[in-house]
Amino acid sequence: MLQLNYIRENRDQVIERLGIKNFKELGLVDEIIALDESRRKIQAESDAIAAEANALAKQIGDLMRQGKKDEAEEIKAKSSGYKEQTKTFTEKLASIEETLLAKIVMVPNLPHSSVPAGFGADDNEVVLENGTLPTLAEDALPHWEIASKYDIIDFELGTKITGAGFPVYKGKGARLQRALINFFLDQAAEAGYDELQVPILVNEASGFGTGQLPDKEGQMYHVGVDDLYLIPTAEVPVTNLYRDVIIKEEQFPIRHAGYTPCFRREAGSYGAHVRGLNRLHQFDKVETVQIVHPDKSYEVIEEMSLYVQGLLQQLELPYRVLRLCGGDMSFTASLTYDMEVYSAGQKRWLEVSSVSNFETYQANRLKLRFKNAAGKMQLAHTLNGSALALPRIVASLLENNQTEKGIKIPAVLVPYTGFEYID
RNA sequence: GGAGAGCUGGCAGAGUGGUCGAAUGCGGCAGUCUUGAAAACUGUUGACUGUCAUAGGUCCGGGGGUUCGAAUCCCUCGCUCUCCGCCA
Repeated sequence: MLQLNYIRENRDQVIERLGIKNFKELGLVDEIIALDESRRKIQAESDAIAAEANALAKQIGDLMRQGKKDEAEEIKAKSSGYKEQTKTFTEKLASIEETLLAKIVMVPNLPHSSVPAGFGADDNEVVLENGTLPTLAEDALPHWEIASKYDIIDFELGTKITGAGFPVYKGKGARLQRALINFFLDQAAEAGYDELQVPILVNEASGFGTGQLPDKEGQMYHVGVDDLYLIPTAEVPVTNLYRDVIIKEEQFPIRHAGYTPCFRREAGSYGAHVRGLNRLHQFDKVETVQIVHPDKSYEVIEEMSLYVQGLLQQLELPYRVLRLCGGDMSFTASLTYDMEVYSAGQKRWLEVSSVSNFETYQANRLKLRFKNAAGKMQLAHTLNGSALALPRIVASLLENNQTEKGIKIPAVLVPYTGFEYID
């Protein structure tokens, strides 16, 4: 969430920036400022009462110790009224703070100055394209047909045991999954990311910390009996490791990578664009997370983008990098690069990675801070990027690498798969 | 799942109604000594809120209660540990 004092001191700029994100409820900004003002006013009154009550209680204590019981009783009578007053103020404050929090969490992060205006996918800016688009034979197939031709992914079987969007990987298909996970983790380690293995169920506080709650409640699977959520991305458990943490400035940059399955309800998705591996309820992903000094986060997002591009180059996949427009960005990000690979069977670009800078938006919820050079507490910046999500990588590998001998595995993966062709 | 014990500052750990935001030790920071370092010694060292700055307020796992006054008493929830049971 945004910082209150920033909103207070930069009202006009906040409204202008939110406009880039096509945020409709701009009235919230003034509501928040007004609530904050009344909160502070009531807090001041409440504090004054508390100060008086404290002073009297102290006097009573002193008198009791001196054995002046009568005088103490006299003051006691005077101070009994404070209780009610304090209670009233406490309730009033709690209610204002609750409203204020409810409203401020509805305000998305402000987009960075480089973010183009726009409403959706068509308005995203193509930053660069790399690799040549493959030209396939006339009888080239989309990946879901390849998957059943070689019997490597079974969508029907997944539907039988769980439901749509939960595929079963078989034989070389399963092996390819494991190869990709290991390749991505090894690459991350080589690039200096500390590997973590984290829980894939998280509590409500963690969902709030990274911004999934309350905003995207309906997108997560919820385990009711224990009130836990299945993670939609490793970003949630990994970033929340640093919830309520004060780090030392010399710990920067903190770099983590982790593999987890990810679970998304994807309520409302349908149609050809979600066929096969294009959109799943459960998928595998290696995620990278960085916690950095605020001065460095925009350098780091470029570095993370280059890292992801390096993976795609090694996999020999044609890709492009998009700078998301205001309307297409997530709630919590201030700048996002999406990496898309070209999948020749479907003749479509598929998003395989999203690299974002959240500036202090998550850190403020997480209370993730550091003591700066001047000795003052300051919020850190958080970033993350998929490196990479498997299903669409698999889709494009299958589609782009169709040959007469079968599906050709990129050279970097062969040591991991143990085979050169899916046939 | 059953029984018991506990949750205090970065860490360890005292504190069972007022003088407690909290002893002491360790750690951190600054200094003295030293060519430098270590050791020793001295000083210093929580967060949030609030103010132009002071002042003030809040925080001893979370929430509620008793009291003029709660780290301390009561209720409740959560978590941790020990023992038993179960178990990959």
